[in-house]
Amino acid sequence: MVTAKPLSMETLTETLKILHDPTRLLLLKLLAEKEYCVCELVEMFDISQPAVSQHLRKYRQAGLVIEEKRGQWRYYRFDPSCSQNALVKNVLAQLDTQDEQLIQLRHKAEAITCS
Amino acid sequence: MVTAKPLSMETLTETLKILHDPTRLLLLKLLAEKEYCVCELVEMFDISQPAVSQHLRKYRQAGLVIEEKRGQWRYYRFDPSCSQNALVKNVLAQLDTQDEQLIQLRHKAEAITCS
DNA sequence: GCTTTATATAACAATCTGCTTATATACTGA
DNA sequence: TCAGTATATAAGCAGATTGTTATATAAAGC
Repeated sequence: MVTAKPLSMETLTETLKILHDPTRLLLLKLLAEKEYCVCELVEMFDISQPAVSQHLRKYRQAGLVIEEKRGQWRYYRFDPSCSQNALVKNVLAQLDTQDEQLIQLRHKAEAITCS
Repeated sequence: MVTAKPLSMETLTETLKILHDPTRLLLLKLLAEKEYCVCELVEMFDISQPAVSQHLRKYRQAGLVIEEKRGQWRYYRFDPSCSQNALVKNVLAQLDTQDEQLIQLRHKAEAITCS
């Protein structure tokens, strides 16, 4: 994989800080695959709605995700045009795509429709 | 860069947790370039000797560095055979090799000889 | 306008992190 | 064997992190 423009120490460490949380890393792996509505994520993860919202806020503030409001729902997805794209892609690529937790989460997602 | 065997969620998040600290990231970038003696690192960084020692311990426990005792000194270097090698290399590659802080640290190192 | 649903923010508690100082350990050379 | 140097570990503290519950905001539909 080709490395993009180097990141500043600050951007790099800030991004790593955001990625190091297990819940948040799973979240981003999913958001890099397809977009999800907040209410879907809340149902998929075993944490409260505010907790999900706060994780998403961190990603938003770091410029890693795109938020799109549609009706009363908000959809999030990874933003491949962010400056940290190469880093994030590399990090996510280290994870086993067939990781048990990931499979379970994707499976849970299938059973959910934001009403 | 070819991606190696995938890492477990735990190994990946533990490794990211270790890398996210600015001091520690600089430290590893240096240790990936060449080996350093602890006393050199203590002189180079503006933190106490125990602080350096504790950072190195984290890397040791994560299996990221090799420690070699020679006389009364201990030398550390990055271990390219560690399971996280691909991840670490990718992360370090995001950093500007000509980063001001890095240049200064390398420069400081030249002026030091562990007596 | 009121109620319901979706989401964000605020306030707070528990835990974790990274530093410091103090102390222990270990090697070296007189 | 003792003093000096190099390094590790322990204890403690301040600030950061991540969850919780409570509350605010905003859109949708009656």
